[in-house]
Amino acid sequence: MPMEKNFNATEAEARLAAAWDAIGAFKAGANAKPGAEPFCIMIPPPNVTGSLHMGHAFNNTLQDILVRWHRMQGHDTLWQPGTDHAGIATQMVTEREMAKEGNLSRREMGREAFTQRVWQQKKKSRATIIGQLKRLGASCDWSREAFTMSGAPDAPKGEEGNFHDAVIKVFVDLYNKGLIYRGKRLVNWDPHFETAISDLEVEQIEVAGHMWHFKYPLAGGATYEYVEKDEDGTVTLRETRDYISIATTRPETMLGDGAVAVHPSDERYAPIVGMLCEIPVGPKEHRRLIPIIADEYPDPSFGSGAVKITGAHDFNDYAVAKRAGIPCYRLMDTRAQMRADGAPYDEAATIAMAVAKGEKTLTEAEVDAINLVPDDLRGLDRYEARKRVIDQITSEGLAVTQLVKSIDKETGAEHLELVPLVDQNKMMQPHGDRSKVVIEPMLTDQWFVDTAKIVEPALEAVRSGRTKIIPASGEKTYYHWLENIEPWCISRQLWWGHQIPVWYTLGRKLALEDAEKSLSQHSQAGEDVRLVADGILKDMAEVRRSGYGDIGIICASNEQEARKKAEAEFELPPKFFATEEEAKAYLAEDPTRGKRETLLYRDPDVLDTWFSSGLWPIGTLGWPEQTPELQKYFPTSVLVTGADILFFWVARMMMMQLAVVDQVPFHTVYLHGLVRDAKGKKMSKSLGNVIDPLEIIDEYGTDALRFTNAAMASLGGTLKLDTNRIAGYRNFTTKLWNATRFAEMNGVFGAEGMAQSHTSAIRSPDVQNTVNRWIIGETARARIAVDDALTNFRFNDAADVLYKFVWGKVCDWYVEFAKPLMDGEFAPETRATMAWVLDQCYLLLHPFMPFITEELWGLTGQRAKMLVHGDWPSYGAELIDEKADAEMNWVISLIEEIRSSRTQMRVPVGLKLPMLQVALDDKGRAAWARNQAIICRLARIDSLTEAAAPKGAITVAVEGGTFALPLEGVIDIAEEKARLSKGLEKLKKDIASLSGRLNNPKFVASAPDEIIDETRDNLHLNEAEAAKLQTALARLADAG
RNA sequence: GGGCGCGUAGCUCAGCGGUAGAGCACUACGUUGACAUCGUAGUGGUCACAGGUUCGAUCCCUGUCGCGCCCA
Repeated sequence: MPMEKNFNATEAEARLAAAWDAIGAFKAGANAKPGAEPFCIMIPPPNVTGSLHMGHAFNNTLQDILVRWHRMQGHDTLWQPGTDHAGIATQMVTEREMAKEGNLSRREMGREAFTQRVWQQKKKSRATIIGQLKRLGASCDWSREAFTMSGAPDAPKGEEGNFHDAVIKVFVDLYNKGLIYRGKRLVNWDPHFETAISDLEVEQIEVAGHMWHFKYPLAGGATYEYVEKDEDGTVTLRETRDYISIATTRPETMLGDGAVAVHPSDERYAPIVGMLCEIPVGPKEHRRLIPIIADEYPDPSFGSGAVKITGAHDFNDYAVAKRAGIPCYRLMDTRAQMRADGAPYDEAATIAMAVAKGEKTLTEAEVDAINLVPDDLRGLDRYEARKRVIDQITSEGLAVTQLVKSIDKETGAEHLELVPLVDQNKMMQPHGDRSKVVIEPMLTDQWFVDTAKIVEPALEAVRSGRTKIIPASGEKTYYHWLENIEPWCISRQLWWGHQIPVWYTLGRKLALEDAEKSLSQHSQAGEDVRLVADGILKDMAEVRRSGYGDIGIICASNEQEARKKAEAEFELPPKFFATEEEAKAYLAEDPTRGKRETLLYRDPDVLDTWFSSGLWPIGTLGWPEQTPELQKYFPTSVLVTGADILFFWVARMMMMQLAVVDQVPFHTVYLHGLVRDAKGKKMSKSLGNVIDPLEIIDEYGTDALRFTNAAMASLGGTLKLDTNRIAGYRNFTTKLWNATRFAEMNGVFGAEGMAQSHTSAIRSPDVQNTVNRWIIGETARARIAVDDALTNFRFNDAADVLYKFVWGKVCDWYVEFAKPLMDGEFAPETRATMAWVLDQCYLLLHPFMPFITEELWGLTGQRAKMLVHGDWPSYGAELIDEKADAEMNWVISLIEEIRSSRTQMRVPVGLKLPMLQVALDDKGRAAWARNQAIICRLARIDSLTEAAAPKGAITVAVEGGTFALPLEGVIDIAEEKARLSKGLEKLKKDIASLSGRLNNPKFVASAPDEIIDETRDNLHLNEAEAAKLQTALARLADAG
C-alpha cells in the first residue's frame, strides 16, 4: 500500500504512544543489555496547580532526548516521573477555584475538609499534567509515578506511597541532630496567605515610593546646636533644634519605634545620643519617648542621617534592635492590619515608656503582647493607618515642610504655602512571589533549618567535581549563594502540606511563661534573682539557651511515637489534642488538669514544599527502604532543570541528600535557560501568560515542537517562542517523510532486498559505488557528531547536525544522486544503501522526533523491535571513504557552479546545454566518468565534448579543471563579464589576505604547521581559480 | 550597590583564536521519477564602540555605551 502524502501526526502519535505503552517500552530497565550501566533522570516534578507550559515542554523534551538516547544504547534506563504538591501554590489555586465556584471559604470549611478539597485539585491537575507529558512523548516509567505527599495521613485512596514517611523521618532525624530549630525571628510574612515564606519566595519589585520627613521632638523640650558642614569642614548650617529629623517610607511603623539611631561618627547628633525623643504620633497625653542610640547601621549621608528603629517590622532595624537591646513591638496581625488585641493604648504605652526609661525589662512574650497601636487606628489596614498617621503628624506641625508656590483655585491668587516634604523615589519593595502582595516582616515563631551546618558538603561536592553543573557559570552562582546562605525558614502557616511532626506541651509552656514573667517581676522589683526558685532558674537557663529549646517539645514521626516519648520524658501522663485551642479549652474546664496530665497539641504548621521536594531523588526511589531501585539508580545521572530553581531546589537537594544519605543526588546538573513570553517576561502559572504546548502540538505535531526545543537549547540563553521556527521543523518532518516515500516508490523496501537492506551493519567493501560510499561516510560523520554533541549536552548542535545531514545531504543530494542509479549495475547496492541510510536517519532522529521516526520504522519493514528499543549505532570513522568524499564534493561543487552560472546568465531552467571540457586533470576525468549521469541530470547538461572554449561561452571553473558552456548569441557578454569579475574580485581579496599572511615571517614562525599548510593550499586553490577566471575574461574581451 | 550574563544578517538566534553561519523574512526563476509543509539561484554583516594581548581577534583582556536577569 503506497504511503500517504503527509505524516498524520495527530493520528499516529496516539497510536504509537499506545503501542509503546503496550510493550512497556519505558519501564525501568527496558531494552537494557545484560550488565548495562544504569542511567537515571528524576523529572523535576511539576506543581499540581494546573497544566504545563512551554517551559515544561522544553525541559521535558531535553530529558526525553537523553533518556531515549541512553535507552537505545542499551543502558539500564529509568526516567522517574511524578508531581509536587506545591503547598502555597496549590492552596492558592484551589482557593481561587473554590471562590469561583461559590464554595465555602477555606476557613469556613475547616482544615480537614479543605485538605480533602485540595486532594481533588491534585487529582485533576495531575491527570492533566501526565496527559500532557504523554502527548509530548515523554518516555517516563509511568508505573513508578510519585507524588511528594503520597502516603500522607489524610491522603485519599489511590494516593498511597511512602514519600510522606520519608519527609517526616528526615525532619525528625535533622531535629535530633540539632540541624532544625525553632525560634522567634523576623521572617517574611505574606499577609494574603497569612504565612511565613522563605527569602527565595520574595520578589523585589520596583515601585514608586514616597519618603516622608518627620520631626521627633527631644524629651522635655531639650535643644542642641545642629551643625552641618560641607566636605571641607566649612559650616553650611547652624541652628538650634529641639527635634531630630527622621525620614521614613513607612510612617505607620513609627508606632512601634523602639529607638532612633545615628551613626557613632555623625557629629551632628553626637550631643543628643543617649537622650530621649518623642514619637510624634499617638494620643498627646501618652506620647512615647524612645532613646537616641548610636549604631553602625545608619548611613550619615542618606536622608537626615538618623533612622527610626522598628525592630518588629524591618530586617535592618531588627538587627540594630537586637544589638542594642531595644524591644521589638509588633504592630500588625497576620493580615497586616493594625493590631486590635490586648490592653488599651494608654496601658500599653505606659509599660513601653517604663521600658524606654530603663525602669522595666520585658520578656519576649511580654513585648509581643503589648499593642502600641493607638485605639483610633486599631483594626485598620496598614495603608489606611499610614494615611492617618501622616495626617495627624502634619496637622500637628511635626512634618518637615517646604515652601511651595500654589494657586488658589477660587481667587486665582498666587501664594506660598508650607507643604510636607515628600521625596518621590523609586524603591524596591518585597512582594510575595505567589500572592503579589507587599511582604510584611513579622516577628513570629518559626522552624528553621540550620543551613550553615549542612552547606559545606554541598559546596565541596561541586568544588571537587563529584557533581558537575553545566554551564559552568551555574557553579559560580551556586557557590555565591551557598557561601552566603541564610537559615532556611521551613514552617508555613498553611493547611496543604506535610504537617510538622512536633507536639507542644501546653501546661509546661504556660508554666514556663509564668516562670519567666515572675522572674522578670522579681528582677524589676530589685530582688536578687537568686531568690527565685532553683527549678525555675534551671528551666529558664535552658529556655534562654535554646530559644524554645527542647523543653515542652516532642518531635516524633507520629502520634504513637510522640506518646511514647512524652511518657518517657514527662512525669505526668500525656494527653493529645489536635489543636492548641482544644487543649486550652480542656484545661479551662478544670485548671487542675494541668497538674495531673501533660497536655500536648500538634504544631498546626506545614513544611515548606521545597523541604519535601528536596528529597525527591531518594524519596521517589523508595527511601528510607533500601529498594533495589535505590541501590541501582542512586545517585542519579543527570538533573535537567531551569536555572531559576538552582537555589530553590537544586542546592537544597544537594544539601539534603548529603545530610541524609551522605551522597550527591546526581552527577550532572544541566541548567537551561528560561522560556519567556513574547515580551521576554518569565512565563508563570500565576501570571497567566502561559502558552499551552498542546496547541502547538495540535497544529505542528509533537516532533516539530520537540525538535524546535532541542534546536533552541543552546547553553545559557533564553528561549523565546517562535512559531515560524516550529513550522520550519514541521517541514523537516515532512521532508523526511517524503524521502522515505521516494524510497518506498522505488522499491527500496521491497521484499527482495529487505533482509539485506535492513542489516544494521553495512560494510564498505560491500558497496562499490562512490555515491553510496560517500553517503555512508556522511552518515558515520553525523552519528559521531550527534553522540559528541549529546555527550556534552549540546542539544542544539545535535539538532543542527541532524537537520543538515538529513535535509542537506540525504534529501538534497543523495536522493538525487540515487535516482539514476536505480537502474543498472548499482541498483541493488543503491537500494540497500538507501534503506540503510534511512534507517540511520530514523535511529539518530528518534530521541528528538520519536513519533514520525517510529512510524517510518514500522512502515518500512518487518522489524524485530520497535524503534524505541532500536540499537543506537556505534560505527565511526571506519565507514568514511576519503576518496569518495573528495569526489562527491567535487561533483557537488561542479553542479553548483554550473547551476549558478546558468541562473546568472538567465539560461532558461528547462534548457539542456552541451558542455565543453576545456581542461581537466586525471582526477577530474575519473570523477566525471563515474558521475556523468548525475552531473548531467542535475546540472541539465546533455553532452560533454573535449574542446577549447569558443568565444561567447560561460566559464565554469572547478578544482582541477575548467568547463565552458557555449552560449554564443544567447548570453549577455557584459553580464558574464560582471559575473566573472565579481568572482575574481573576491578571489583577489582572499589571495591578498592569504599571501599577506604567508609573507609575514612571524606567521610562518608562530602558527601551527597545519594552519600554514591549510593557508598555502587555500592560496593555491584560489590562485588556480583566479587564473581560470582571468583566462575567461580575456577571451570575453576578444569576443566583446 | 553587589553578582551573573548579553549586544553577530530585517527578525529569532548559533559560532567564541585561523578567510562570518542557520531558520524565518526578502528577490528572481520554477525543471527531471519523494516533497509547493517543495526546488534552484540570489540579496543581506566595520560580528555595539574604543583601546590592549597575539603572527592573526567576532572570539582573550581592559574600559565605555546600551540591555537583561539574580541578590541587596
